[in-house]
Amino acid sequence: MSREPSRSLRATGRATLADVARLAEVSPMTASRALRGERSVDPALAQRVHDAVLKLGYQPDPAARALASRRSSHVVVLIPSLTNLLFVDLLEAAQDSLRAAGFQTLIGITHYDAGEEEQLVREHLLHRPAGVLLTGLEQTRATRREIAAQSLPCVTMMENASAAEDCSVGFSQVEAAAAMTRHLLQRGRRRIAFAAAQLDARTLQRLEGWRRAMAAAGRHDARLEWRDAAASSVGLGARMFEQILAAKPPVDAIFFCNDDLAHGALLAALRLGIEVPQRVAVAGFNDLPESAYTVPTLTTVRTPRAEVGRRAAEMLLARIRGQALETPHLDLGFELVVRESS
Amino acid sequence: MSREPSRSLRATGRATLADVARLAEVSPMTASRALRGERSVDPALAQRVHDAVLKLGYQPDPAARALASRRSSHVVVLIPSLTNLLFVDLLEAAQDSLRAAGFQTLIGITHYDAGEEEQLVREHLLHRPAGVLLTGLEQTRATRREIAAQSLPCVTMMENASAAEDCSVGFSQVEAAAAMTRHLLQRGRRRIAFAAAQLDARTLQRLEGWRRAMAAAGRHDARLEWRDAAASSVGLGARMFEQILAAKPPVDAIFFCNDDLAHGALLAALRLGIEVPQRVAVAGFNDLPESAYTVPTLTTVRTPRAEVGRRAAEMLLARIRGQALETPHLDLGFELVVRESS
DNA sequence: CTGAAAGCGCTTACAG
DNA sequence: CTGAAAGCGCTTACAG
Repeated sequence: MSREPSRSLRATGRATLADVARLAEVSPMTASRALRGERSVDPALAQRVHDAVLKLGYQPDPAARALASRRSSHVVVLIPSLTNLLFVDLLEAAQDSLRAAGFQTLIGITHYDAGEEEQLVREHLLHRPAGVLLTGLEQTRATRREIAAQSLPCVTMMENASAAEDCSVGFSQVEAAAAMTRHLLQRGRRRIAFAAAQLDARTLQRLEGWRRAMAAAGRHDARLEWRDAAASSVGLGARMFEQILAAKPPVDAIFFCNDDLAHGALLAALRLGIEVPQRVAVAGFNDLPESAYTVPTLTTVRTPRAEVGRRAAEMLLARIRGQALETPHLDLGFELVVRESS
Repeated sequence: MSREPSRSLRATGRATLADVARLAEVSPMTASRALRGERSVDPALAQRVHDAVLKLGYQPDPAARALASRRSSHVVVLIPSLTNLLFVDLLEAAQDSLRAAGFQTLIGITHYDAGEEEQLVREHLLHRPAGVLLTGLEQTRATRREIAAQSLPCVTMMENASAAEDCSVGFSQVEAAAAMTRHLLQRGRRRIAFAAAQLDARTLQRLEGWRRAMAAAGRHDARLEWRDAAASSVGLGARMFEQILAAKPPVDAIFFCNDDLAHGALLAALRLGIEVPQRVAVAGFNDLPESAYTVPTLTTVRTPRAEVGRRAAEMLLARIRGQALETPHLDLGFELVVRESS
């Protein structure tokens, strides 16, 4: 005398597509089509399906969908680190857009390592994601091959890819660094050091931008290049500042490859009693919130990372839906933020 | 003349359990059991299955598994924010442990809002996760009900739950704040303000710890309590510092509910020319990396957030495997870090 | 300890 | 525009 004799013993208690179809008096296939918004469904039937969905509180089962269609509702997002606020902003913006479109984000941290990135892609592709968002353009060939083998939509973030590449949203790291260097030159600085840590691709592009601007002004000197492969941190910035100021040809400005290092430098300057910007100007990159409050406040480059995340997600969603992209490579620009330190 | 006539047209090219079973000359069921390490399989057969797995490079399909077993290999991890490094450390440690055990993390940001948390739980439970990791103990009744309805293993992080609760890994926020307050009292400070932002549950527990220690010393004064519901930031810390120093009964110490606020306070002190700790001591909470480099370096409480994330993940994994927990409530303690600012 | 049968809840691929 | 059939790749629930 059960009310639903057709339910199996393993039933989960949730309404299924079959329940919806029964209530709407259509076949499961028509219900399935109406649900996914396929155009080829009679409006009257589609309405009955939607009424039934509401009445039953029906929610499609993602696992069943994934198994039948061989595509899950996941999107893989790979970033180098969560310790750098830059990537947190990027990730949150991307995830917000993806979530609003009904996709779940599978987040992976690569630790700036193309090998780890490859491993993460391999692991995550087992879940047959609908798309992939990657940071930068330094993927291994195996990474690209695996993504291509599944014909997976993929968008890269943070850099401007050449037209040959797939899709990208970013800005010119080279140009941004060159612009900051020109600003320092215009302020009368002549011996401008460039201090780089981590030495990932984007950092090296900033180094290149500094080089070009210095060379164009006839001021390039290899002794002004400071590189440290260690991860960026306030502590490292402090150490690099001391090191650079203690070194031979004196500098009148230091352009750090990111704000974290610059914060450490400003703190070291305070401890050492070295006046910024009088004796040495300091500049950073990214414009973290704290940079408006340091002593002195920090001159830096404002990068559109949240916008990059949002636009990259939107571009990926368009590609997942099979829409044509009018602009597969988006340059979102940057902005110089001149404050007290320069 | 196809080499694999049994393959359907929709085949994905990946080896399936059926392929493994065929090669190992066992039934798919035995292959399935061997794969999951069930004990009830003849060792010789299990060996043949594992050989076949290696030979075919077989990887189980997570969607098929989830559909058949009604449990996915996802674990939901909900944290209030990624902007606070505290939660980044927590998340990364948890995710590392979960990933090593073969689980994928589904991350949700609650923005310190129990309603958003409820919505995230609801969304994520559609994926039938294997377990849930939550921050704090302030879940709505609906959140708890939904988790209980699926009999989902769940571990809460960062606070010590009462024995009545499910499972928890954390430390006493009250005791940690009281310990810091006692330290300041021992250093001879008498009018110790407490400055709180965000006003989430853990912040209020720290406020309570400060209250108890002040009351125990006969020094409690409600005018020393400063609360601002805005999100913590360096800028807010700077503003609160100025506000507190400009207010009526002068203070000789300020205990900020976290390091971010304290960093802002130290920067404001530098700008205003107020000597720390001579005129006013400053303390924070969490011990962010930067706190060892501020001017002056910051006295703070070191919290074991990475350890909390790791142990919470391990506890959850044990519960997912149905193992009994010897200690369902883990207190990981804290550590006072006394530096120049106090 | 092992396996044949049935089913998880959808969508693909056809046919009409 | 609609639907019956088959199947996605596993595991549950039985039976032996």
